[in-house]
Amino acid sequence: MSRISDNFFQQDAVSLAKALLGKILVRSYPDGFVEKFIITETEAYMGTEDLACHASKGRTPRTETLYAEGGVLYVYLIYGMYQMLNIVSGNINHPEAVLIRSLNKTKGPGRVGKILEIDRSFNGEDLRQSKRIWIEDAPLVTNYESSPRIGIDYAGEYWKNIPWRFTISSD
DNA sequence: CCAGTGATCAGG
DNA sequence: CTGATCACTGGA
Repeated sequence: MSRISDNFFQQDAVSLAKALLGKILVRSYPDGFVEKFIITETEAYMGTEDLACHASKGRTPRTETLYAEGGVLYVYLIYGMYQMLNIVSGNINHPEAVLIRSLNKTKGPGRVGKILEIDRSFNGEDLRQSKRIWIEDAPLVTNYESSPRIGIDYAGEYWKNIPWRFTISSD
């Protein structure tokens, strides 16, 4: 399978969050070591109206990358320890992204950032060009489950309950 | 259950 | 400058 470098990432965050399930996340290191993972859990964060999306609190230096064209990474530190790995989706000036919550070898967004050795320098990294991280194609996964997103109690009942978390079904 | 740990942002 | 907040995790 080969790197995805077309307009795959320009679809909206909810569609992309589903489409990324089962895709291969590749991490390549300077010493030549290459490791591949299967994306197993994602969440969509969709624009300024979505009270769970960082862009709902305004366009700031931190959220600037959310406004980029789909295909670049949005990386930020949370709770002083964990690097969250997101893939920006949609068109330019439309702030939306997909959070990578779990891989086949690791579960939880904080651990994903750790196992991939993600740091702030990955913010804005282009998955279609990068030599250190990219996505490879794989067959579309159709057996997935939807559920509410995690850790967003502040977002209000509507946005808290909307089922924008997607996980590959175990069967 | 809850502490850890530090960037970020609004407010003074 | 200060203080609150936070898309989490690991260990009682």
